[in-house]
Amino acid sequence: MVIVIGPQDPGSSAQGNDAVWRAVTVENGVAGSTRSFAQNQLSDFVSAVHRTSHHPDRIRWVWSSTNAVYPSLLRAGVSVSRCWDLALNQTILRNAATLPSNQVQYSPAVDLRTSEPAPAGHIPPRHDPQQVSLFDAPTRPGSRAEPGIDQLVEEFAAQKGAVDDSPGRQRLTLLLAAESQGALIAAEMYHEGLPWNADIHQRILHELLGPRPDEGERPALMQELAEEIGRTLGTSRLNPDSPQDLLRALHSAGIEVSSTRKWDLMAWADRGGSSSDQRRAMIGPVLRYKQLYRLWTANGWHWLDEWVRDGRFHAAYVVGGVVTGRWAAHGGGAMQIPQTVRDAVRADPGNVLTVADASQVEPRILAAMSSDRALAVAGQGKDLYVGIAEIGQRTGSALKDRPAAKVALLGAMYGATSGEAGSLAPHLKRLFPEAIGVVENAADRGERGGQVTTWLGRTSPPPDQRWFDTVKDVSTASAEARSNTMARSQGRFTRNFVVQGTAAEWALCWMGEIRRRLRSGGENGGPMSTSLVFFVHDEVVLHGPESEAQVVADIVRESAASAGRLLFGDSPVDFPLTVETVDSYAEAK
DNA sequence: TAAGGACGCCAC
DNA sequence: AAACGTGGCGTCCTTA
Repeated sequence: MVIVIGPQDPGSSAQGNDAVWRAVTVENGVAGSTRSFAQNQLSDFVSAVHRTSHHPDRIRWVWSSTNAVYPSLLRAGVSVSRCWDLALNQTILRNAATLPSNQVQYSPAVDLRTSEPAPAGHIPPRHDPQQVSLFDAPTRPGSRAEPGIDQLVEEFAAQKGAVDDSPGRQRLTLLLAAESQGALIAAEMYHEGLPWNADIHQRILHELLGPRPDEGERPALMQELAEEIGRTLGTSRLNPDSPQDLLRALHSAGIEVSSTRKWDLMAWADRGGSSSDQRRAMIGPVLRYKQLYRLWTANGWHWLDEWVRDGRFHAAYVVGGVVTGRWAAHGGGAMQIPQTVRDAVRADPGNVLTVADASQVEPRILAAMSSDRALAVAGQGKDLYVGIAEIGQRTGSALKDRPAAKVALLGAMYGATSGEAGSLAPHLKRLFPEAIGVVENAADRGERGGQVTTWLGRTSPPPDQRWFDTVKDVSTASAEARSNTMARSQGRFTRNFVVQGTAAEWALCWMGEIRRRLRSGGENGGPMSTSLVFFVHDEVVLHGPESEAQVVADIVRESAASAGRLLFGDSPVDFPLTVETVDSYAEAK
């Protein structure tokens, strides 16, 4: 059963909390019964429908945007099993329709584009969630009128029709369902939050930086380092925060680097023969300073004040925020929590964290989508890179150890042409022609300005007119060089798009399956107490009672296999995980 | 003085 | 050593 909900009348966000909303049941594409309720009665309405339904889990709630509706339901303690996020699905369909070979005919009934992608949860952490009403979210600053229920019903029909009439309907349907499910998960993870122990975080900061400094002051241990650097380089009152000043000081000390980058400095230190110890001593304090500077500015006391509330870090995910379909996150650097502070992520007493990491997902995805049997077999029951190295040794190929196999395979997916990855590329192609064929094909298309699609049908955006203009211009040698650079760059993008995007689809299905099982894995088919609390591309973190940990580990593993089957049928590709039950995130490697 | 680019580093 | 994909973000620094 499908139920579309939305405001009775189109209007702006000015409508009050008592605005009239309607719920329209849609059966076989036909709008049926209609019920009305006040917007502030939304959660009551949804739970009443759930109570009176024989199969509440089979209801698909259709709404303009999960971000605009679902957080208030969660705050009222109401969750739903399935939804259809019209805004997210519109984005996918619009893109799909730009590529004729997809044969997707889609004209939106209403424009649901937002000028900015809206983070899940949408509540700035400084504010009290209870005081935020439904539509004061940063959802559509474009001041477009909020669509009314009739438009939403029409739009749903337009989307459903576009999918059903397309040759790729099965996969596309799965993609839209997975994307929408992702929106639910993102909102739920935002709501729940990642358990974050501020005391431990502060201990880490104190140990590495010293006591919290006054506003505008440098932490004590950084200050000491700054002075030491000044002495070592012979530049008094040097400000290491300024790359310009630092580079000047390095040069005046005879350190010939072209930038102040970590790698540049390390390379300089390792260049020298006999004096390399001396060189390391010179740049050592600089490197340490940079490390501390990063911790202080990115995940220091300010970050803690800003982002951790009541022992939780609420990551605001942006579903589909990356062109490839990966999620992005807005605020707090949620997807770049550095190793140095991960020890602050701690399970509540009596609970544990389950950290699950999918091993070598992207190459495995490539194996599955290319039906490359050799690559699939290489990863069966073992680390895929190790498997490749074993084949390499047997066949006398240059891919003779794990590091070589890894660099070669990543290089193939990123489009590396030079260095070790570049020189290993032909060897890889000889062993796995089908897999390499898929990425080369995607790159070829991209270089010519064409578009590519993921396994489920997410379509890459076409390059803009400026790109075509630049690529066409080969009038001079430098123009031709520019043309080649642009073309190759686009080729690397489309090359990576198919793999990264399909991996994102696998991850969506993986999480969706985990969620589905958690919701019914408890007593009498009820929900378990464990929930998903964190996600980064190919890794999930769950938090819940220790007593559930064993079952949760099984669920996470089975869901990975299930996601593989959902996408690729009975493909021989394995999707193994590293699953660890821990008290601290830092314990999970 | 605000905006935006450059830089550099973090994550996968 | 760099070059080889997708991002976020804080700071410095230049420009309007």
